[in-house]
Amino acid sequence: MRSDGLAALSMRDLGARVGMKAQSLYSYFPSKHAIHDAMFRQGYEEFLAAIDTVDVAVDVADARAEAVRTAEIFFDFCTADSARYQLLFQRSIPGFAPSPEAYAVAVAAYERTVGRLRRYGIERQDHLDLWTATMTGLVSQQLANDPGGRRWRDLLEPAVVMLLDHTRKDPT
Amino acid sequence: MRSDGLAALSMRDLGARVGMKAQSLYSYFPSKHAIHDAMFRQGYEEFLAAIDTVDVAVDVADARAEAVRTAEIFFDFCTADSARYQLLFQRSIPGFAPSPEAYAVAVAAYERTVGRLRRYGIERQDHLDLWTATMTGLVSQQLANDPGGRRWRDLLEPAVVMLLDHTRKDPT
DNA sequence: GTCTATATTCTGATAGAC
DNA sequence: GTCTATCAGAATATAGAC
Repeated sequence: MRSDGLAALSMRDLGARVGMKAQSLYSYFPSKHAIHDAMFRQGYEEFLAAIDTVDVAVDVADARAEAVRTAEIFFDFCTADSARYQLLFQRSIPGFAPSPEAYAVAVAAYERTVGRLRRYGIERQDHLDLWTATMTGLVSQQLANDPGGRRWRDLLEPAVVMLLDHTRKDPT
Repeated sequence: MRSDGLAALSMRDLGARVGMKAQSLYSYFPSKHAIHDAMFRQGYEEFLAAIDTVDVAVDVADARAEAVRTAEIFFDFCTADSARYQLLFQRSIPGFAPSPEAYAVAVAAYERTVGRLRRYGIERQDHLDLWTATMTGLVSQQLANDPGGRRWRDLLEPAVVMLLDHTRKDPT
């Protein structure tokens, strides 16, 4: 999927990759949808693990540096695997809807992110929405126009500073 | 395509929509790829037309209001047709590459956009990149999480103000 | 210019032998 | 748990009648 996109992988291709016939995969998953669902869940579990690698700064004055680090973790997580990014954040498999089980992991990941942004003073819904829009925008521009490069990745720090300035300037 | 996504439309479906058998379409286009290419080109022509609906403010002091209007035009153009948005700005048809002819229209559209942003003081490449990333981020969040709604659309004005502030504060 | 008929290849999925 | 054999239907595309 990483090379050819989300929808490009057939059961036959997948079977060949893991050294099996396609039919044998049905001993592990009842349908292709179930495989997508497992990938969705696993992706969000990986996301939770990635978020937790941010060293939490004890000093509040370091909030800005920590915010940049949080943004970098998110950006690198997304650009490291564009198929995973599409699956988790762009809902781009036609007809795919995660199971309640898998969706619960996604909700947990969102709440973990919100909790982290709150530490940087980003609490209001509109500020959260502007943060996520900016971050996903940087990621998708990077993936679409400079895959493997750093053109938008280098804009992360100015973007975070800009967002924090905006949040501070625009209180409740 | 608007209802089911870019990759979902087959030649059979398309033929049925226009009251033909799929095979008859080959009298008009030599392949499905050629149809995608025509749509790509037409989409960028529509984009050029949309950009030109922005009333150009004579007074430079109105740059901010005009910038907001430019952003709104872009946002509304994208969210009005998510399939077109994917085709033009997310290159999401696997294996599709526009012909040189169609690509030239896309380049013209990009240059028109850059020319407009220059009027608002956005000239440096990094400032342009941050603008486009923020705008496409707002659009894709709107499409993915609140289709048909206004949750991210209402963030356009604060986002433009934030971007212009950042640009002014960060000169060459 | 549109049709029928068809070629070819691919898809997800099932049945049943071993 | 993996295989062969197979199904039923989808896909893009071509040939040729009218």
